[in-house]
Amino acid sequence: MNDKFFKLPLEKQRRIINAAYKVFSESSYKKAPMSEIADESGISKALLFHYFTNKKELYLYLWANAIEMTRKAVAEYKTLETDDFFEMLKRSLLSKCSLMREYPHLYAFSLRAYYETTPEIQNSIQENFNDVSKASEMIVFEKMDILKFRKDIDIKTMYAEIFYAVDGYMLKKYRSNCIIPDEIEKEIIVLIDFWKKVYTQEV
Amino acid sequence: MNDKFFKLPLEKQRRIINAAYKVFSESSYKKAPMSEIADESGISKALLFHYFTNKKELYLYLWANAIEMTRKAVAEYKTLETDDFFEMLKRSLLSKCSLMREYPHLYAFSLRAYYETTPEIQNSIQENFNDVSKASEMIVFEKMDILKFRKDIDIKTMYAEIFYAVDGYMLKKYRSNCIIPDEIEKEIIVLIDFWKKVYTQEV
DNA sequence: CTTGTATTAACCGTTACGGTCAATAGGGAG
DNA sequence: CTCCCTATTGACCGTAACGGTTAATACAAG
Repeated sequence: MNDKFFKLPLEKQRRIINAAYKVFSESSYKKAPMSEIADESGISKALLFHYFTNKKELYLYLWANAIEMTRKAVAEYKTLETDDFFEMLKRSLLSKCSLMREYPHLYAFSLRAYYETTPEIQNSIQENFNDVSKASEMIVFEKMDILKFRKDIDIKTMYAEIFYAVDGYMLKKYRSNCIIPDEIEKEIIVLIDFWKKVYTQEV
Repeated sequence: MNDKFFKLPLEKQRRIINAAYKVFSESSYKKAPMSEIADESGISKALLFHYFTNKKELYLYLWANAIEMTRKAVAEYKTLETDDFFEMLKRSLLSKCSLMREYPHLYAFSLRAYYETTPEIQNSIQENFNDVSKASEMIVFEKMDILKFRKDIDIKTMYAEIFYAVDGYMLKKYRSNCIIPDEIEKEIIVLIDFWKKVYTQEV
């Protein structure tokens, strides 16, 4: 990895990274061509290889970058500094929307990278991510105030269901190729308000 | 398309079709290789081309087949012969699980095919499917008994949310490569019962 | 053995790939 | 303008993969 990449204008760095996120989110590692990334970011393939020694390095950089950016965004939105589950959820998803403004395909990339099967890539990825997501799930379950929920529902099922829905929603957005953060933000808020109404105990 | 394909033992037909569903569900049309389909089904590439004139023909056959099989399964389960929305949902999803026993990757293929962007393929696909799914959604909304729902929720949002969750759930199953119909059936039923409890009006 | 069919290994021309390198473009200093 | 340095690229390399074909084989039935 060439340090000169970081001396590029941020705008250009972003263009390259986004192109890479896009291409790697649409195909598996093996079938995602470097040339397409170069084209998409408007630079030559040779220059891309000038910044990143090889495909694997670029991919792993993207992964590390995605993890770090996500962590940062979640922290900035003070996601875990509340005991209201739906507030947590809202902060978490809004933080991801804000990230989406700068890196539209980061979410789709992360979703796919975790299940990447190419051996040389797989090893470098799954362990740490699994740890992180399990850990944060535990924190969520510890922090949140259970009393606010309807008593007759299973919270684990609710939790799983909500995350299935979020993934399903995002999948649809990506597949139909319409990533408009403002729109997504609105629709996500509608969903969260819906969930809150449905799952919260009426008093 | 060679008629001899249909004279093959059903078991062998199924093996070939399933291999094709699998490969086409994992990559875009353009990046899904015929050789992989041949390997996966245990026949030679030459034989595969003996049955199907070319890649496009195979793909379009798979699409037509998926539509037809799904339609049949949904009808067999009498999906629309009730006015209880959750019963409809259950029958619809159980019919898809039963289909999954014979064609594990048909669901994933359908999910992807609809968003296929290759021009020569795209045209032949989207129109009719969109019509069908819109039409069946309309039937569902006309048939179902609205009085059973909680009055304070928006039914369109609920409907969308449920389908996001189903897709998100299936996505996860496919990505983690664990398509076990029995297990999926159980988990789907848990989800549906959960939804029924949550969204139904208490009397 | 003969005949017809199911099946394939080997092949073809083309394209796409990851990665390299020598050459160029461009801008600032003198 | 010249010199120099860096950013950038077109052209290239060897290899592998692709869709599709064909001539040859395996095999079963008579």
